[in-house]
Amino acid sequence: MPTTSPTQTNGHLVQHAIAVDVVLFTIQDEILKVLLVKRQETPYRGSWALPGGIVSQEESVDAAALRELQEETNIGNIYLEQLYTFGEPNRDPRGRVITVAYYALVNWQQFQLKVRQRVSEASWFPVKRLPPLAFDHRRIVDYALERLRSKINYTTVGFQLLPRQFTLTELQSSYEVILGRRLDKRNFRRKMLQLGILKGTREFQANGRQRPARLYTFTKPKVITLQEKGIIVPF
Amino acid sequence: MPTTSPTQTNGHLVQHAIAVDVVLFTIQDEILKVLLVKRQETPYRGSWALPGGIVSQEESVDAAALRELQEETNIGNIYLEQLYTFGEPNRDPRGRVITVAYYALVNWQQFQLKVRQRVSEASWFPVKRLPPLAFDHRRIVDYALERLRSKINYTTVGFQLLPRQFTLTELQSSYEVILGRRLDKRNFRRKMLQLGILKGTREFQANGRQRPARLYTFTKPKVITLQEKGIIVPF
DNA sequence: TCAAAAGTGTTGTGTGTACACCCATGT
DNA sequence: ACATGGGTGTACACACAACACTTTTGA
Repeated sequence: MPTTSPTQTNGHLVQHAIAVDVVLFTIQDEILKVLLVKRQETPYRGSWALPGGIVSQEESVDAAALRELQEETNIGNIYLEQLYTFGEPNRDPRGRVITVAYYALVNWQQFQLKVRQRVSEASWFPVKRLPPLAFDHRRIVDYALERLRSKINYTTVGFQLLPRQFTLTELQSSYEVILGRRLDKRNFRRKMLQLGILKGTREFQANGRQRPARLYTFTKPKVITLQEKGIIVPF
Repeated sequence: MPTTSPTQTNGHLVQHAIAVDVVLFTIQDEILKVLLVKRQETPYRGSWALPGGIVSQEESVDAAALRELQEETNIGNIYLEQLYTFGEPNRDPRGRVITVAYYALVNWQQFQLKVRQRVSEASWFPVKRLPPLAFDHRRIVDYALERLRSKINYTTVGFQLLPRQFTLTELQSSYEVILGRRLDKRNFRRKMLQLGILKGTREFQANGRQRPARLYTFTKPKVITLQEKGIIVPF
């Protein structure tokens, strides 16, 4: 910390606690779920809350979010995007805490839950059936879901919820689960394939006693924004 | 301030200075401009910077942005939207300052510049010809412009740059200035009128020696998001 | 042979886009 | 009368949306 106070207003040093909170989404059994942790400390002791914590002195806010996320999961390289900053003075009964909210997407298969020592419990909840949440976390989840639903229409964030190889049916299912409505199979497939971002492999997935489905991979290294005629799901 | 420290990590109280910075846009003479102030204090003394300041103890972050904005202008009720939070540890050479950036839109006609005492100078600059800016403010302006260009496509934010009554040519011009490209007059007018958010008045604006243009008003009380087929300017 | 999901085309409708001329006014 | 910007309609291409049947496999 610098010896001279970095910022002043009316001669008073004004500083705030900054937190990050992460809305981590996954899809399990065709249900969109959010990771919550049970609080061990007051306030809201025993309530479910978003994983998160305080931004330390030397790290960037993004780095803090990434650190919190990796303390809850074992996976590196998770898609993480800043959502909004909530700065109402009374959102935390302990005093002023400004929180920078993020959302993140992880695919269930590669996810490994790592129980943290300072967190008694962590568990996935369907977004449609959340328990009462601490602070204003319910509002943050709602906002994250709105953002996710919006961005799935014109970017490839949705692919973050799938494993490296996936069938078109799985892909469509992930879109349906996020958007909360059914999509037409033929239209969806045609649109996806003509975007030129999928590559069909020579492998198939045998799911039971029906015809095996071709596996595809995503050809782009990361999440991209689709321009011009590249909107995935029309409004 | 509570007597117990609101937040702790590893036993250390961790607090940060929080600033707000506002990218205030207007359109003057068919040029998109941004309000900048000349810094009176170190660091970057004498450089141009975004209007902004420190969030005080009791106000919300949004309220701080609104306050800064109203210190620079005389207008209440300005459209203001949170943009992004920049939290790199070294973005301010004085020490750690996290900034929550906003953008705002004001129409030039009703704007009155109020010279602040603590700011020596404030001036409008075309976004295409900005001077060197303090801190990472150039990046913030770029981000704000990107957001504005994006949101003009599916919301009615663009109307905030116009007076209460305006001609369709003025409306089209504001879109062209923001998007940086010409639009087809007939297509633009048809699309705007069929959205059902404009009401033609019986007044006309005589602009010189040509046919007077009909004045329109915006029928919605505030900025709205257009859904379904309501995209203003197609991608 | 049956059940279950994979996979595949066509058609109608609506929207985006390109494009050129007359109108109303002031000088 | 002329210069200036205001105001209007049509035709084509393409994307979206709706819709049903055949294929492949395991049981």
